[in-house]
Formats: sequence, C-alpha cells, structure tokens
Amino acid sequence: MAVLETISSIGSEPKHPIRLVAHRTGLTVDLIRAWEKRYQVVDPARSDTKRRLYSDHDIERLRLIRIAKQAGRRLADIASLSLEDLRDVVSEDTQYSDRLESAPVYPTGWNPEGAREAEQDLVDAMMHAVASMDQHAFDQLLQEGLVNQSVPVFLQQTLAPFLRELGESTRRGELRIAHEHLATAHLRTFLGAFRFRENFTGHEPKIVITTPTGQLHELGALMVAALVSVDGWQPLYLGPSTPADEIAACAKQSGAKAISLSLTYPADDPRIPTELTRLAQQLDGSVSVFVGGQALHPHLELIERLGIEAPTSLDELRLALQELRAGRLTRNAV
Amino acid sequence: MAVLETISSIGSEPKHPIRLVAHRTGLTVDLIRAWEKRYQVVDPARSDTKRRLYSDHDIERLRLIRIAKQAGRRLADIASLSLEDLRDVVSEDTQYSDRLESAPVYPTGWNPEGAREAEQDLVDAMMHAVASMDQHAFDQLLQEGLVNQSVPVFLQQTLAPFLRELGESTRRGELRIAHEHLATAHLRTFLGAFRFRENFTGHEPKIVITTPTGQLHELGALMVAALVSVDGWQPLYLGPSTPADEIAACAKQSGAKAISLSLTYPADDPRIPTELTRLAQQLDGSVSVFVGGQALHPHLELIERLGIEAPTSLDELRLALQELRAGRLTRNAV
DNA sequence: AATATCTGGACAAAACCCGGACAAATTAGC
DNA sequence: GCTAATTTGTCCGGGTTTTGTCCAGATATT
Repeated sequence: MAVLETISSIGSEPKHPIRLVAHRTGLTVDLIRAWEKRYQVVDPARSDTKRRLYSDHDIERLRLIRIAKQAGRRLADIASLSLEDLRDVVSEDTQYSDRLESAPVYPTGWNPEGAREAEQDLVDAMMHAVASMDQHAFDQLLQEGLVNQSVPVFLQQTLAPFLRELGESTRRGELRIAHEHLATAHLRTFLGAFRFRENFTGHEPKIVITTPTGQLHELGALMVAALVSVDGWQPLYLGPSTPADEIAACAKQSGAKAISLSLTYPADDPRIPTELTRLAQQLDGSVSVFVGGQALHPHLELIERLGIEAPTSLDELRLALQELRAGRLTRNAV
Repeated sequence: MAVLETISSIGSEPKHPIRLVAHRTGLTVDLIRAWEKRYQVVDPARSDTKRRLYSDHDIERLRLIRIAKQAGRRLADIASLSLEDLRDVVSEDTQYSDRLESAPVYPTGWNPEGAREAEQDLVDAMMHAVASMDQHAFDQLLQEGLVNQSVPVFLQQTLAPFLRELGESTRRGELRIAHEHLATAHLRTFLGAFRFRENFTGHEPKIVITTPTGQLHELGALMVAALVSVDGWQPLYLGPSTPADEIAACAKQSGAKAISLSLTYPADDPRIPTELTRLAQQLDGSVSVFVGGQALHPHLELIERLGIEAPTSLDELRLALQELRAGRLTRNAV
C-alpha cells in the first residue's frame, strides 16, 4: 500500500486538517467524522494531540464516496471498498454500465523502488498496445495507470511522457499516422470522461479551456480540464480552435474567473499573437488568462506584455489557480 | 488488484438499493414498487431490515421493460418475460421505430406523433441548455434521452435533429460559435463514451471509422461508431481528417472488414475525390467502404464508380453492415 | 480570548416499507 | 361514438431504518 508515495510529491503523506478536507470534498466536518464513527470510511492519522490528519488518498476516497452516494449507493455498501473498487463503482454509476473484467494486462507487480521504472513500463506497454492497434489493452492500461496514481500524477508522470513518445515515434516513422490517430482519438474520449468522475455542486468557479484559432491539438487543453476539475474548478471546455472573440464571449456569459489556452502546434502561426491580443483587449480584470504548451515560447514577450500568465508546468498552473481561487473568494466575501 | 468481481460483477448478487435503481433506470421509486406489487416484474432480495436489494439483472430488466413500454407495450404483456425475450421484444420494437406506422404490435392509442413531440421537446431543452451554457443540464438531458430510447433511436431521432438545429441556429446568429463549440466538445465526449457501454468479446468484426483529410467534423463519424458498436461491431475510431493511405493501412493491420467515412463539410474540398480514389486503390475486395454525410452528394458518381457504398441513412448503413456481417461470416467459414 | 477540533450522544430529516386510494389515460363493451 | 371497466402513474399516512446535523463539555491552536 505504501507504494507510490515515494514518487508523488502530492502523495499520501498525512497532512491535511479536517476543514480543508471538508472544503475540498464538499462535505461538512461533522459528516466526515460521522462517517468515520459509523462505518470507518477513512482512518486518518492523528497528530500528537489527537487531531485528524488526512492524506490525499483519504480525500480522494471521500470524494468518490460522495459521488457514489449521489448515485444512490448506501454508505454501508461502499464504506469498506478499496480505492480501486470505489473508482470502479463510481465509474459504473456515473457512466452507464462499464466493465473491466479481464485480468489487468499490466504485468509485473511493482515494488517501491521500481516505481519510476514501473511508470516507464506502463508507457512502454501503452506504446505497444497502440502499435498493435489493441484498443482494449490500451484502455486497460490507462485505467490501470489511473487506479494506481492520483489524477495529477497520472497526467504528468504517465500521460505526458506517453504523448511525447508517441509524437516522436510517429515523427521517426516507427509508427504510422494511423496509430497516432487511433491513440489520440481514444485519449480524447478517455480524458473527456474525466469530468464525470468529479462531483460538482454547481458552486465551483468556472474556467474556460480551449485552444486559439489554428491550434488543432486539443489533448493538452483536455489534460488541463481534467486536472483543474480535480481541484474544484468547473471547466467549460470548448474544444480546439476557438476564435478570441468567442472565448471572451464565453467567459463573459458564464462568469468564468479564468481562461486557459493550450498552444502546441504550429508555433509560428501568425494568428497566435493576433488572437492573444484580441482576447486580452476584450477582458477586464476579473478574468485571469493562462497559456501553456511548447508553442508559446516564441511569444513570451507579447504574453508578458498582455498580462497573461504562462506557468511552466501543470503543477505551476495548478498552484496558480488554487491561489487565484482563494484570493478571489476572499475578495468576493469583502 | 485481483478480485473486483465482487462489486462490479455482471452477475446477480443482490446489492443495489431502490434509489440507485431508480437513478439508473429513470423510473420513480414508487413506480418500481408498484410494478412489483401488481405484476411481480422483479422480485428483489431483502436486507435484514426488509429493504429491497436489486441485482444487476433486475436493473437491466427494468430498463428493458421501460423501453418496451415506451414503445407501446402493455405491462401485463411483458412483465413475466425472461431477459432474453425482453431483449428480443425491445430490439424488434426499435427496428420498426422510425418506419411502418401501422405495425400490428402497437395498441390503438399509440401515436408516433406524441413521441415525436416528446423528442422535439427534448431537443428544445437541449438547445436551451446550450444557449445558457449549462453543461450540467445538457448532460442530464442527454442521459435522459438515452434512458428513454434505445441507442439507435436516440441517435437518429434526437441527436441528429439537435445537431441540425444547432448548426442552423449558429448560422442564423442566434447562438455564438462559442455555444456550438461547447456543445460539440461535450458531445464528443458523450459519444466517445458509448464504446465502453458495450461488452466486447474480442471476436467482433472490426470497422475503421474516420473522416478523410480536410473533413474536420467528427460527430457524424462518432455517431456511426456508437451505432455499430451496438450491433456487435468493434469500431476502430481514428478521429477526423485521416489520410487515405493511413486509413488503408489501419484496415490492413487490424484486419477490418469495413470502413466508414463521414463527409460533412466542406463539400467542395478538392481533396475528397483524390482521397477516395486513393483509398479505393489500396483496398482489395475483403474490405467494404461506406460513406455518409451531406457532403457526399457532389461526388456520387465517383463513389459509385469506385464501388463505394453510400447508404442514405444511419438505418440503411446499419442494415448493410448486418448483411455484410452475416455474409462475411459464412464466407469465412467456407 | 477567539477559533478549531475532539468525543459522545441526541435529535431531526430523509429514505424506505406497506397498504390503500385516486385521477388520468387506455381499453372494452355496447 | 359513448359509457364502463381496466390499467397505470402518483400520492398519502403511519411506522421503521438510515443518515445528516447539532449540542456540550473538554482540549488545542492561533
């Protein structure tokens, strides 16, 4: 069990006080304690002075249980399930009927020290599944990666490297464009379904996520959408290649607090500076704009001039959004 | 990692409380009990405290009965049927759903117009949800439509009209491009998830589904993928804009029996005839090619010359594939 | 000192069960 | 074509179980 903490900075070291857990899960403090008292839903560590200290796993667990309950499950039925089974139940409940019956394809059981290697193995296995056009195996591997890792870790440690490798292999000619298409189409579905794993109360701040006109690759944007939905944002995902005017209009109508743009290819598209400028012009100070992706480097100067933020990693983006959210909330409260 | 059959089993272990069943079937709690009381539609197990515990079979049964009722069956006639018989009844009903107004199975009061109206209401509600950028409502409506109708009927009677209306409203300027993007992105996810609803044995014949180079709209292709997966095909979905060479290569490597291309916009793209010709040249007789979509009309002559089939509706495509499947199987057996 | 958390218990709302009733819609009988 | 009978979805009321919230007194944190 104490396996992947070693690799994940956002692992399961018990740290969080109960109020943070309540805020993140949307549950009340009382309810979390009641669940623990009655069904041992979680078993948080304690501080020297008996205070509960929750891990990220605990939070994930509570979040899943909340979703399962929303779908009509009884606490007694799900309280003792493992995280893995819980995910299964939830995806079964939220989607319609989903099944995952054959044994995991992913071979070697993994040891703490080999965790990083295990990720590389997973990426390799995924590459292999794509090369042999075995969709089912590919899907199994994705599910498995997700079960064994938290969402942010999975996206950054597994999926991002896989995409890099996929792109390079295709460019080198080891894989055909058809393979890349197949993998991309599948991932598009897989990532799109993330939203349904989360529980929305309807009160989450909104964030518009898309790519500017001419940028046809949407997976980066989708990864952002999946990531921020875990942190309690509600993504308004517009797909690829949205004109600046439309992005601004969407943010305005929906009251979004932030916009995230993904720039991957081509980097020298002359529309990029035009669109960014146009977008910035139409926004007031109530909306923050973030951009990411390899294709932003040629435009860094402009981006800075426009007051757009350019976090250098998904983690940085995540932190920036958390701060924005906190700041925004207090500002609203005043 | 091993045993999760306990919870996600397809089997008949009684587990689910009544509200979950209601949630999944779209029936009310009262109604489920009433049906049990009057016709013993299901006979759920009970907990220690007399609460009903439904199995997955029970849920499936109730879903089918609901659909059969929607198609005009009377409860007394179907309440005691076995699961298999129920499936037969439902599939029979959905076959005739959009043709043959005077099918003898329907009681006198059955009016297709009423159903039409209900579908139109649903489409209107979906349009409204999109206009107000209410993703959650939009998703609810989609789920609702799917619960009330079988997959093929839903796709043709609800989703296709919705897409038409969405396109027209956007062209007329009643909706912004942003709205269309939002709806499209959401539908992309929704349709993509269809594949996972079906249970594949791995022995289904494969069909490559995509759009040719330059055709960026993929929803039509995805609808085809969803549709054929219901009929026991395994779709290899490649996403939009795949070069002819790659389509052929994919069919070859995967051993697909068929290829389906969706042509929607633009219709006058000069690459269409080139790509179609190129594709046809690289295929031998073991692969059938189908095309669909509004953009195929200018190329009908070429399509016929190339020996490509152009069914005029999803239903026709479905039938053609069923025949192909039957024929192909026997031919292989020889 | 004000705020947060802990434990244990009490309490109230919600969910479920059952029998039965009722109104709208559908079917049957004339 | 027009009642009368039947089917069907919904609702009510009283009783049980499950679940969410609240309280009180004690301890911690800031």
